[in-house]
This record gives sequence, structure tokens and C-alpha cells, in this order.
Amino acid sequence: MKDSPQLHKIEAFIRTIVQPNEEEWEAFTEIVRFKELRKKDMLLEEGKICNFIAFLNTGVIREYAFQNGREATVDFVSEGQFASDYQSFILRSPSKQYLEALTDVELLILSREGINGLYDKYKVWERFGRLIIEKIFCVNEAKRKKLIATTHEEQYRDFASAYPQIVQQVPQYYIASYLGLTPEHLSRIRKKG
Amino acid sequence: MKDSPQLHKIEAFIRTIVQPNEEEWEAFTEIVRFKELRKKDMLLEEGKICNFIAFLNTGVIREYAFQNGREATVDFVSEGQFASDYQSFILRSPSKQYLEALTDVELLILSREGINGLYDKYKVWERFGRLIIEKIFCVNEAKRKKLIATTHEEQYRDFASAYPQIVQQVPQYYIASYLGLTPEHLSRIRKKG
DNA sequence: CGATTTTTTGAATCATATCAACGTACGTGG
DNA sequence: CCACGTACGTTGATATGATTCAAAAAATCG
Repeated sequence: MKDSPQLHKIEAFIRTIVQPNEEEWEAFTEIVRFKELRKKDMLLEEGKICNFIAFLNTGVIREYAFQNGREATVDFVSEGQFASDYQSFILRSPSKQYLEALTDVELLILSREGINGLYDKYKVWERFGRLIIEKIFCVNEAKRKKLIATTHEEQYRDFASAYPQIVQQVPQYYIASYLGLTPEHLSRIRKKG
Repeated sequence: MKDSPQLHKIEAFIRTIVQPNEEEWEAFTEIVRFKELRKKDMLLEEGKICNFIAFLNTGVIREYAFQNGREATVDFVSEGQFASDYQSFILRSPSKQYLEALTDVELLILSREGINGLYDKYKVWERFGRLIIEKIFCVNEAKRKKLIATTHEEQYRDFASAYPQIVQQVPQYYIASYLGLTPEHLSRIRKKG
């Protein structure tokens, strides 16, 4: 899908991290597949092995899992971010979670074989692979430390200021579920501040 | 420090992930520095940039940070694991946390320049860099999801069964701080089960 | 507009934190 | 080797804050 306008966002993003030459870029475009989801469509379900990493052009995806029969939202992915179950993808193990479209979504699918092919053939893509996972890891680590070190109230305020689009686009009870509190309590927190 | 017995553990670990040839392995041994810490020594302090990744041969290290004047333990690192502030290391930004030896510790220091030199020169080390951060990321992601989806009690039991050596070696109030509850409450949880 | 979903409110209940006191283990100096 | 002091863990009583359940109000969708 070389030259497709659907690649604009991801190309701009990639070029902030590495500088592939023309051949290398073309090789990348060949492994990409465009896909659309309607609100409530599932991108991944529990038990399946996640064989892709998806880049969101538009929309919001929710990651959630069941623990003792209870559903917990573990992440939101929005425009310009990657959606995957990395644990399942990296370890080739059955996923323990779901990826669900909360809005209509446009995304790019990078398959595992495609990605591994690039890693083997091109030093620049292997490096990109390392740098991007390092970045994602940093974001994740920051999130984890906040969970440990701050109160629910602080977490909500941080989340709302870091991801205002998500707060607008998704029902509050999903955000409550993500923060580990009841919708009622979140409502009360919001009223205060 | 080629052929030093202090490299045995890390060599065994690395060879489960990639298979460097002799030249590649020697290049690695040249960037490693051995270091010892006494109990209560600091490996990293807030405000400094973390320019290393350390591999623990023995002992336990605690990562902690201050949030609104309160100290929170954000992680423990024990034998056979890597200790660093990856956020500071990767982004070259001042660290917001401390790394403290909870016991006497023996470790190997990999400097940023050493590591980057290996990445540039050897495809096998660039790949190792990607694979190891992928692994660490998976562990981290699993921890983060547990924080969101499970109760403190479950978290304690999971932690205690995953890291029994740590539970034995460190004071309980650090574990309470890591789990986000009071030492008194942890004591009561332990009595129950 | 009517139907459904989402958010808010209130009251009762439950869980955890806090504070204070006590018990125990450990190591150090006498 | 003992005694004392310090650090750590436990226990109990009370206070705080979050959850739960039920219901009403508000927002959204067809």
C-alpha cells in the first residue's frame, strides 16, 4: 500500500524515531494492511494468539480482561498509538484479554511474520523495533509506578489531563474500571474537583 | 573481564536469548564492570541520570520514589535480574527514584556508552537489546495488569509465591509499601492465610 | 418523542487506615 | 555472655473512606 494516505500518520511517527531510506520504507509498506472496525467490534479475544501489532489512525480501543469473573479495563489505545497484546505477541501465548473498539476505528495491521521479516533483513527496522518497544516500555513503567505511588484521585486527574480525548469519548464507568474504583465513586471525585 | 567467574550467571542468561560467537562475546565482556555494594548503599539517587544497567549476581535492591512527601516502593530486583531506571536510562532524563541495596550486593555494570557501542557494531547485540527489553516489558505489563485487576490480598499472595526469596530477605513494611497498604494491614492479611 | 444507557445521589455496610501500645528478635557494647 | 536498645511485627479501638444497592436524574440514540 505504498503512497496510500492511510500511511501518512505512521510514516510521520516512524520518522521521528529512525530514518529508513526508500528501499527500506517500501519494504515496510509491503507488510501493512489497512483495516476498519465498527464500534463494539472485537480486534482480539481471550484464548487467541495475538499475531499483530496495530497502529490506530482514528478511534479508541479498550483492553480488558476478566479476573475472578470480574471485568477490568487494563488500558485504552487512541489515535497514533499501537494496540496489541504484547505478552501474547512476544511470547506467542494465548491472550488473556480482549481488544474492543469503543468507537469506529481505522487502523493499520502489522503481522508478526511481516515484522520478523523486516527485523531479519534490515538493520534499521531491527533498531526501530528496539527503540519503539523501549518507548512503549517507558510509558508503561510510568503508568505502573503511578498506580503504586498515587491515590485514585490523583490517577484520575493525571489521566484526564494526559488523555482528554479519551475522557470525552468513552463512558465513565470504563474509566472507573481502569482506575479500579466504582462508577459512583468516580462520579463523586469528579464533583469535588 | 573475560573468563571471570563473575560472568557465569549473565553468560548463561544471555545464551538463553541469543548465541554470540567468540568475538561478539569478547566484545561484550569488555564493557562489563564488576561492583559490590554494602547493605544500605545507594546505586542511584533522585536527580541523577541513570547511565547504566546492572545485572545482579547476588542480593536484593529496592526501587523507591517520593510522591507528595511519601515514600513508595515501586520494585524489587533480585539475583539474576537487571536493575536500572529505564526511564532515565532510555530518555536520558533525571531520575525520579532511588536504587538502594537491601542486602550486600554483587553486580555487573553495563554502561550506556558500552551498550550503545555494541548495538552499533554487532547485529546480535542489537537483537539482544530488543529481545531483552521485550521480555522485561512483558514482565512489567503483567505486573501492571495485576495492579489494576486484582485485590491487594491476591497481589500479596502472587508476589509471595513468585518471589519467595524477596519475602524472606526484606522487611515486611517494604512489601506493604510496594503493595500500597499499611504494614498493619499486611500483617493481618498474613495471619489469615 | 420514547426507550435505553449513563451518570448522579443518598443511606447503609464493609474494608482499610490510623494511632497507640505491646511483643519479639536481633545485634551491640559492656 | 548477658543486658539493653533499636528495629520490626502484631494487636486492638476508633475514624475515615469506599463500596453496595436502590432509585432518580440526565444524556444519548433510534
